[in-house]
Amino acid sequence: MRPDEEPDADRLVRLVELLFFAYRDFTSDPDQMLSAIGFGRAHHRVLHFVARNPGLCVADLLSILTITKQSLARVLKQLVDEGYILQQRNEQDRRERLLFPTEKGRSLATSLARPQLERISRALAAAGPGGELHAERFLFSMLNADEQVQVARIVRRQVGARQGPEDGA
Amino acid sequence: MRPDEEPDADRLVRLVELLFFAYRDFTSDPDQMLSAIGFGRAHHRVLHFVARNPGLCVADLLSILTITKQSLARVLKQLVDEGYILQQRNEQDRRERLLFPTEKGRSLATSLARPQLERISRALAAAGPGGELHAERFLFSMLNADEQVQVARIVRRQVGARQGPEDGA
DNA sequence: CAAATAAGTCAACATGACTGACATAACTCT
DNA sequence: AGAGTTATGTCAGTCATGTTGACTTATTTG
Repeated sequence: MRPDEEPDADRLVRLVELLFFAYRDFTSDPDQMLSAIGFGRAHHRVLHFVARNPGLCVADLLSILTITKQSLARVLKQLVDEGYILQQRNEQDRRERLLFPTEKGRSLATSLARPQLERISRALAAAGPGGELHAERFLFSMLNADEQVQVARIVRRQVGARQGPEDGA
Repeated sequence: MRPDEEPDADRLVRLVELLFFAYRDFTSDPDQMLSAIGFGRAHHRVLHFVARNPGLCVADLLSILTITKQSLARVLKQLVDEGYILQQRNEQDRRERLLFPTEKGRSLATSLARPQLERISRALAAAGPGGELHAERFLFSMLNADEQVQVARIVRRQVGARQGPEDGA
């Protein structure tokens, strides 16, 4: 009975530590690729969410990342200047600048994602059958309760994705 | 058959994003407490591993955290100066300085850990029966293969814990 | 037209990582 | 005993990424 069931204190501490080490390794591959092109982890985050949600506006991005306008501006400007992201006025509300990945941006986003997806795929396989659901529910339930609804929206059907230029449009 | 079994691309991307949001929230409670006393996340890490492994030496700590001596020195000095950590020469090898948490240090470590342990405990409960093992294996398998052995050692029976002063000793 | 909103900008600052060089003490080996 | 290695600490400088608060401009909305 109950071979390893109840989450004792030891297990919880172990999970705290594993989460630290796991997250560190999880970010290590893209970090290396990024530094080779003079970017950092912040660029990755911005590019990822723009690639996942083509046509979101700056305010949406700020609310996803929960960083300040200034922090975003620094990296966003570089991504735009170097041709990874395209800004386009929203004609319905010309105050908004909608963000789209260029082909170059999509390609970088894909490259950065690959090792992370592979790592997670490996980890799920190692977790064993049924691990996918447990891992997903575990991570989701780690969120602050008052953020779960918003994150659920972001994570499944991506935020207010509008129509936009298919690059050269 | 196979209701949600195979890790499709969507699920993997979802897990990438969940890991980002989960880790951010996971660190948010201690971060807040720390900033109230003028410390940062780096202090937390050092204090945590010292409290978990009383009597480890600086080199051990560096290899656990994989940061540079300089980065460690900065926060370690503060933790020592403010009475959270005690340094004690190893009499078997007087080059080494063994690190011990003081009562004050243990107390802070406990306070910082509480919200994280609670969060993980909640998340395990939400993951459902059997989730503990899956979560643990999932996180462990996220590690770089060549680090798994070392981390396993760190996470279960804590590194070379030597005998040491029980505070005022 | 006034007020609110979206975005961008400036200046200044804090944290925590990095590098490379160097000093000191203590241990180890021949 | 002396040479080389190891453990620690320190100096000086850099970088990435976060913060604050104030302000401008363009645009939409009431």
